Amino acid sequence: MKIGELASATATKVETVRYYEKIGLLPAPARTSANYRAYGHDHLARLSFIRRARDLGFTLEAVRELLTLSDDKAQSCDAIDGIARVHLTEIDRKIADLSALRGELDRVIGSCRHGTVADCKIIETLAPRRKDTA
Amino acid sequence: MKIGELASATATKVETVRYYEKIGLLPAPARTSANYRAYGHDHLARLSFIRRARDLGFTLEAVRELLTLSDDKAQSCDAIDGIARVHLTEIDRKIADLSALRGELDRVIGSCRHGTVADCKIIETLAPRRKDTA
DNA sequence: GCTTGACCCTGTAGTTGCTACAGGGTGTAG
DNA sequence: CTACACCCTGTAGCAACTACAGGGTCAAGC
Repeated sequence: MKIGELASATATKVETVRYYEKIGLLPAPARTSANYRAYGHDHLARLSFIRRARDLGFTLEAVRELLTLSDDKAQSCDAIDGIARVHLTEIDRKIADLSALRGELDRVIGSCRHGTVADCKIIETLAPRRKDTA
Repeated sequence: MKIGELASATATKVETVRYYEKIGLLPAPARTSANYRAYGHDHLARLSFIRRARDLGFTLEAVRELLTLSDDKAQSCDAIDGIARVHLTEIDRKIADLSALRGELDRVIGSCRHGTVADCKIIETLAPRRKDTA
């Protein structure tokens, strides 16, 4: 299959497929006589894997590691489990951070009295300590 | 004050301060005879504002807009409120996305039976449809 | 048989928000 | 006077793509 077909089969942009090849995540495929990339099942499977992992928020480095690990079928699954768990912890931290931030922003917005900018509580909250300019 | 003092007063790195100047977020200050940047109260206030807004997750573009709006003291506060509300909506969306992703990842991890990679449910989940290679 | 348009190629530069040098100059304390 | 901390400019790097520019290829339709 050509790059465009592979791309649309995996909801990826053509440029991204080439990018994955450039960084060594997707092996370079054979070429047609017209120098077009010709992909097979393996490429489709591997790119599907990459995209799914990316959708789950794994970094490209993590994906690379998962791919390496998944190639050694006899090895224990624990390393893979470990990567996934570390990632889960990171997601939990991000959610916590965003929730805290949301609360604070909500408080800031709640203070808006819809007057002029001079009285704007949002601006005041963002720029504390304006008195020392006087 | 010198750039290092301004930076430590706002928990910013020196390079970041220069970066803000380069992109026009922080006005270029006067220089000493040794060509050192010399900052005053206004710079400190403005940089504090920028950092606080950044901490709340506003993009630099949003910060730029907030700064412009906050300069016109007679204007209505509603535009500022609007930017903050749009940002809040974005944060809510991110939290929802991350939570969905967390659930899915948790499910994937829960399927791990700690066997070999060949039987790994995590890898299987990530790479669906392996049967068509047979 | 020739044009049109969709696709493919390479290579480079842009995005966001910094951060990290390299390769210099300045100021001050001992 | 010699360290050393600080300052300067300019450029390149990070993640993970995305978007060109400037070409080549191929199938369909007239």
